[in-house]
Amino acid sequence: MGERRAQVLQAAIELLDEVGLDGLTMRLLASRLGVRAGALYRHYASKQALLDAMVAHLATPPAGAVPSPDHPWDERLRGVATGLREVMLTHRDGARLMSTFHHPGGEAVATFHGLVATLAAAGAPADTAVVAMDTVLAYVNGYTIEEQAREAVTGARTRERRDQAFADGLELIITGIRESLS
Amino acid sequence: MGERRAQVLQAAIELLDEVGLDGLTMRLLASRLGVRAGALYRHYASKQALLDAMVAHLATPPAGAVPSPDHPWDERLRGVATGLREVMLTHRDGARLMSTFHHPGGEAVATFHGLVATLAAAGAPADTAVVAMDTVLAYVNGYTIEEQAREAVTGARTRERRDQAFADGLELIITGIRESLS
DNA sequence: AGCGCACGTGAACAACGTTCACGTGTACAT
DNA sequence: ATGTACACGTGAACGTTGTTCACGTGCGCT
Repeated sequence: MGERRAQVLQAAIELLDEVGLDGLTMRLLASRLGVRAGALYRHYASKQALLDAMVAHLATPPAGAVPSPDHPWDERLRGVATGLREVMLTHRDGARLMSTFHHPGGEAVATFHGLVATLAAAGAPADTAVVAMDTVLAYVNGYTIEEQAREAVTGARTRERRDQAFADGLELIITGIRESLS
Repeated sequence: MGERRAQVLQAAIELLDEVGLDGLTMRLLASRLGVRAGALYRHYASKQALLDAMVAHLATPPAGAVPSPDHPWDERLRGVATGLREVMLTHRDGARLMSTFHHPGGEAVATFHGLVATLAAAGAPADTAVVAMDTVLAYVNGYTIEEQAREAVTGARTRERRDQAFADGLELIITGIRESLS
């Protein structure tokens, strides 16, 4: 049933990478599908709903990427953080798209709780673990949003340098967390 | 000369607090000033230019608030971080407004370099100081954007709890920085 | 009196999201 | 074969947005 629906979603994501979030208009998306704008509303009740679906689709696939099992907590934290940034960077305006909505999907909530549990097992009080996770996530979001906002204006720093700067800041936070476990 | 210009800016800021960033339309702003929409373009070349001016005006006034002189670096960092968050929170959609543009004004650059210098004086290698500042700023931006995004949907946590969570995360980062100074 | 300038009007334009009455075609049950 | 249901699409419209432009108006200066 929802086959056309999936095609619309995929076309929307491709179009996002081509024209950016501001250029993503219902009429343009429709013409890409060989269709008039009104037809899209058979599949998504509003543009907002379409964007939500895009967020959900882009945010879910980190299935096997994150080292989940018994790796040490800091390694897992690094995996989650870089993975999240990766997801945002692989699509144009990805950070803006994600941050605008953010009623977190079930998958994300699960990994969040998993991380908190791992931190607690490593000897953190429950509330410290939550603070640590929130801090890391805020850092990743803030860093990536700014990164992509600059990217649109000027291609200042190379990707390698940005990766390094991101990793350095993340390490700073991890050090702080480690110190708080004593 | 730019007297009317200043009135337009102030009216825009007031209107932002009333109707939010999405509700801030040129026609509504004009009617608030007893004028038609076209007249606004005598003072600002575009809505984008108006928004830029709002960002500049809201971001500059942290004049005497930050403890600049010879306080220890961690205290100054706390001052800058909480001050920045404060600026964003005192206006509706403040974080979204700031993060969308962010070609940093001269004032902000100055305090940034001042902080980096203080960190360096406290025994940090130059690049470590820059990383520390970037990390803190990314954290503040990320935290506040998410905070205000949630606020629009549901008034979950009280202001006190959010202040506490923000301070806890900040302290985590400061601990990490302190540890890197050895 | 006359020039200039700051300011505002009003009507229009293109583009946007969205709606709605109306057509298709295909598939399935009778 | 006929009829009915449904998924899908049309085309025209509506209201709202940012923006432009030819044209007024009034105040201050010389």
